[in-house]
Amino acid sequence: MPADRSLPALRRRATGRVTLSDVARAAGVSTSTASRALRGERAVAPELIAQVQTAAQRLAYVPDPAARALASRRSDHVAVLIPLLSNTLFVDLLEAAQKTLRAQGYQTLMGVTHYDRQEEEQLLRELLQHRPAGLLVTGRDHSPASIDLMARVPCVHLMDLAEPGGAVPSYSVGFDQAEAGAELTRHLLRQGYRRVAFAAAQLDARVLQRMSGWRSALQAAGAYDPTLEWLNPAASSLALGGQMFEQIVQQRPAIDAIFFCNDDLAQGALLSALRRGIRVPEQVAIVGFNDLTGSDQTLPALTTVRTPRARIGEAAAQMLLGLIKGQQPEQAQLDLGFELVVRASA
Amino acid sequence: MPADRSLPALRRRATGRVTLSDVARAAGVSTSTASRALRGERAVAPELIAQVQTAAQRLAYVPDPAARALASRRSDHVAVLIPLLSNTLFVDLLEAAQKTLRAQGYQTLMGVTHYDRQEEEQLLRELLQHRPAGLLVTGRDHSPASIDLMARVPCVHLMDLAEPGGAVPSYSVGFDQAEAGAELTRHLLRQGYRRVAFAAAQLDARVLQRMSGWRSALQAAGAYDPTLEWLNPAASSLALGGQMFEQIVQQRPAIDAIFFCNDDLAQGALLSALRRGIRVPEQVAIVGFNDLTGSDQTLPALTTVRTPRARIGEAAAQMLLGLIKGQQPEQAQLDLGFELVVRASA
DNA sequence: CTGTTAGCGCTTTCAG
DNA sequence: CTGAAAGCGCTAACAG
Repeated sequence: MPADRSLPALRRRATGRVTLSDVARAAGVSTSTASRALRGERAVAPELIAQVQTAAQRLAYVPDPAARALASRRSDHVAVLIPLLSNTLFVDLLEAAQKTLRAQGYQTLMGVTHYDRQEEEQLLRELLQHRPAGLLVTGRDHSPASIDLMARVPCVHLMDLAEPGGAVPSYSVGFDQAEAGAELTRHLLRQGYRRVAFAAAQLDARVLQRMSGWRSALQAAGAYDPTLEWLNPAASSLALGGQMFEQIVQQRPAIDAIFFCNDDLAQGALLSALRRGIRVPEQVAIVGFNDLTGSDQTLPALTTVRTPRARIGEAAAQMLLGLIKGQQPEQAQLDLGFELVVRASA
Repeated sequence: MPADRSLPALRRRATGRVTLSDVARAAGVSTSTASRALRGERAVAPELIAQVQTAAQRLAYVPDPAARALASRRSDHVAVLIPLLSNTLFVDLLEAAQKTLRAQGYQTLMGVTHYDRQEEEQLLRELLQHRPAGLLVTGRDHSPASIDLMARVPCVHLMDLAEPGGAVPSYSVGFDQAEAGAELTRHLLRQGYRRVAFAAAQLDARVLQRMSGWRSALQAAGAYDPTLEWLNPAASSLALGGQMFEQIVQQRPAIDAIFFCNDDLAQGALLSALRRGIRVPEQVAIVGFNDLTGSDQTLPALTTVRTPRARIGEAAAQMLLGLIKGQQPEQAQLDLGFELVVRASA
């Protein structure tokens, strides 16, 4: 039986953890000073800071994020919402953001919306419970409730610059999808292709913007024909690209070029062309979008638009970090541009 | 100027948040009863449970994870460590695990180790600060310190079943990589290919296991030749697959088939073969591993081994969830098998 | 089965 | 510039 029961009335739940007050005691200061010293909050004497830091180091003090979150009503989490994990594009975004955030001591909570406004809203509710310090959201298509929820925390939008309605002022990092689509189309026109089809799947807002770019470029050249649009709401994939290609070729042989809204579709089309002995770009030119992995390896190598996904993820995270600290970003809408990559397929 | 200052001494930090005690008051019970009722902890009268739930609903009560974590010393986080985000394999794992975890109210904290033991250790330290309820870790190659850290929380290993040393008893969900490698090699042998090369990149533990399966199958057939191994420590990619293929073909024309350790390499090789006019499988057969997206679209379609990544992610999450609840899994090592997918390339 | 009462570990007023 | 003390919102002993 235990001999030492000097404090029988005390119900302790001591966890053995080294706490801030341990550090404070060791450094000979109060917990508040220790807290301030450790967080680098100014208004603490330099020597005290040193003492506290030494003590913390010696005791191997590890702050408790839960306690901190509870007391300060702000966690070190940042929620990142993306539509899909099965699209490299979004994974690249996530990876870059996560890396940047982690370097500043923030934990990423990821949410996958599956392009579903309801799911996004639900996710937002769940994630907001954790009182994230900030939010990174893909796109601009949200339910009204989601928009309300997002307004509660510093928030930066990824990919799309302008909001559709232009209502709420907000922050974003991305590039001009419509302009990129137009630029790519103009390249095709310059190469002498006139009958340029647009083939798309998934049909999210960005795809639609690219389409409008394609349309305006063709209209400007007097080459627009509405029957050149091939839209398929299904998820984008290599296989679907192949199918769409075969369909287009079968039904409309009088086509010079096809602008696929995403590289995976274009890659699938290229494979299908190979299989059916259709020569690219001689019989039909093909271009894609995003410059995903493998697009430089296809046969022929794919002409496409390189989009700065990693830089977007990083810059958005950086902007958010600034916002969290209360800084105003230099530009609310950061345009990172894009790059036409001309290879052999068009 | 504010007229009502009845409680000047009280320094409130009221957040406006609906708290558990609001719910308890509304339901006419104590906070502990409310807490128990809401968490479905038994030993609460059914009618009280109903009252509490109604009150919670009416007040739109949202529990605070930070407060809960602080009080219970256990958060609703689960940390998931994967080597890379640039490999579909791991993203599939992550996605499946995350989905399963979220359905049970757990938040996923992801960590990317970049195949680096030090980075994994560091990540583990960071993530463990959050007192995760559990851990999902890819592979079995960890630093001693990491192993210690992992022992502090319920933990399930993904992909690799057995631990190298066989020391610590532990939980895992995966399949037998060596057997899969052997099986694929035997298929090649059955098709009449004798000189079967093994080409690998990345060289992680799993790749090496596949290689040992390849070796033993060849040895059993008396067809093993150590000069048939082509190892490249670089990261796996389509482009690298192409390069390796060209190298192999150039230096060792007397080869019947090549077993690439991963589909992306094999896909690159196929493209390269196409480019150089080398017929597959007539001149050289090619097989890959994992059945990644696109492998059914290549020319010719790729023969490979389908690995149950999504099921692994899900089952591992499920096992972890059980462990967290204190349940003992039926099997500590869950083997989910694999499937030979014979297509046209071999 | 239910309520009381201490905390969990930290930040933040408020005074000094 | 520093310290005391009051919580943040919840769970967990303990006693009834």
